This record gives sequence, structure tokens and C-alpha cells, in this order.
Amino acid sequence: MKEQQTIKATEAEMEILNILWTHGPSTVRDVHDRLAEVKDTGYTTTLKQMQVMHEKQLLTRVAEGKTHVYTAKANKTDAQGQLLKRMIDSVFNGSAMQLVMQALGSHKPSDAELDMIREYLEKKKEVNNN
Amino acid sequence: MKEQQTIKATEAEMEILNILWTHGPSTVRDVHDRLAEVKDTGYTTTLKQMQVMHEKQLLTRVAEGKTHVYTAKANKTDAQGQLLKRMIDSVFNGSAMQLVMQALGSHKPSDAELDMIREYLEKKKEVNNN
DNA sequence: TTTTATCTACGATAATAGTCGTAGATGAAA
DNA sequence: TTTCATCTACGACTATTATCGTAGATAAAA
Repeated sequence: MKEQQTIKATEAEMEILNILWTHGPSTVRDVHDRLAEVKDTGYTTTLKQMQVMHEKQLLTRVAEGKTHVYTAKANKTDAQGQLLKRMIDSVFNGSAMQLVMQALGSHKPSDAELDMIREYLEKKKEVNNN
Repeated sequence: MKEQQTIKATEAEMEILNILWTHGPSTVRDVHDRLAEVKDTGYTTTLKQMQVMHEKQLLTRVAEGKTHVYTAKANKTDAQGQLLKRMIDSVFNGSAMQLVMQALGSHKPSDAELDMIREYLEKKKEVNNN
């Protein structure tokens, strides 16, 4: 089994991880350009950030010519799961249900979405009964 | 309409908010004692923290003898909603559904829970169709 | 009324996170 | 082969967060 260390990223680091998850392996330049669309920090800031993330083992990288191509080490789903769990434990009294209900409550899902969940629940229930 | 500023709390502040949400208005001593069960920081640290939170308008307080009794300004549900929204926007591509599915996926809900959601969804759907 | 325990206020310090400038390396363009 | 744009490395500096010690106020106990 591939061991899975806990992902502990700061706010700024999460932004970078998200970009890497969305766009795949990227250079600092790539990431910085995307970041620049929403925030306004210098190139070397992004560079440093990613170097630190590399040290922290959040990213892997391979040299390619004079640049480096970075990849998020954890996959998105695992990270989402961990964040979710942390959130459930800390603010939802450990109850995933409570979180789900609240998410559904404020989101106003469409009929299509509701059906999607319903279907999903059916499948779940079958599994429960096996 | 009661205006609702965005709740921006650090990790340590969230711990305190949770205690106040769970146990209601409390003195620094109360909060500190509960905190002490899981972490190991001095009394004045908690005190300072809560004073800062008071300045930041996260808490209100009333004097009672020589002590202060603090109360969380935001209610828990609102705060949960905001955290959820932030999380959805930042790591779930803005899709509440994605978050719900993932939460259900890792939690393995019981039949009773599934029914509870199903029921909830039914009600939702009715509302949609009005 | 004096002592003692406990409280607040406040400032200092430490730890963590975020920012950026500069120097030197490197490859592509002239 | 010289120039130029772009890259990495590194250190320094700032901002934010977390921590705690000390001093003085206050109420309850002795």
C-alpha cells in the first residue's frame, strides 16, 4: 500500500496545488501566470513558494532544460478527503451527515443533481445490504 | 436584515469558537480548561487569544465581577456555511455536489442516514417544483 | 484588614507564512 | 560568439499568528 502522509498546506500553497491538480505538471512560470490572474505577487514569490513546497515534499519536480516541471505529489481526491475529514471533525462534531445536510441546504441543488444523489444513494444501500 | 460579516478565524481561533459554540458563553478559564484537555499552552495564551478575538469582533463579552464572560458572535450554522462555501470554491471547483458525493463516499452512511437524506431530497424536490 | 488566589491588560518574543531583490547559470536569438 | 531573456538559488525582510511573563486590580478567604 502506498503510504499517504497527511497533507498540510497553507492557504497560498493550496492555491498552487489546485492549479497543479487542474492543469497537470507545470513550470513555475505556468503556475505564476495563472496565479497572476487572481493575485498580484512577484514571480520569485511563486518560485520560492514552490521550492519550499518541494522541500516539504508537497511537490515533486524534474529538470527539463534550465527549468523545472513540478507535479503535486498527493492526488486531488485524497487531499479533498483529508480536508473534508478535518473539517467534519473540527466543525461538524464528527458527523459527515451534518456536513452533507448543510451543504445541500445552502446549495439549492437542481432536480438533475438531486436525482444524481438519489441514484448514488440507491447504489450505496444495495451495498449495505450485501 | 442582520448584517453578516465574513468570519475569518485562524486555526487556534476556530478551536475556541467551537468550544463556545458547544458550551455556550464562557470565561477564559472555562475555555482554557477545555483547551488544556487537548493542547498544552498557558492560561495567558488563551486569554490573549480571546482578547484579540474580541478586538476582531469575533467575540462579545460582558464583565461579571472581575472576570469576563465571552460569547461567539457568529452562530455555528452561519460559520459552517461559510467554511463550506469557501472549501467548495477552493478545492471542489465550486461544485457542492462534488463535495457531497465525496463526503458520502468516504463516510459509509448507514441505511437510516441514507433514508434521512433521501427524505430530505424529496422535500427539496417538491420545493423546486413550486 | 491582611493575605492569597485569580483575573485582566499589555508588551515582548518566538514561530510561521508570505514577499521580494539580487546574483549567477543557461539556453535561445541575434 | 556575444547579447538577452528567463531560470534557479538564496538570503533578507515583513506580516501574521502564537506564546508567555510580569504588573497591577479585585474579590474571596483567613
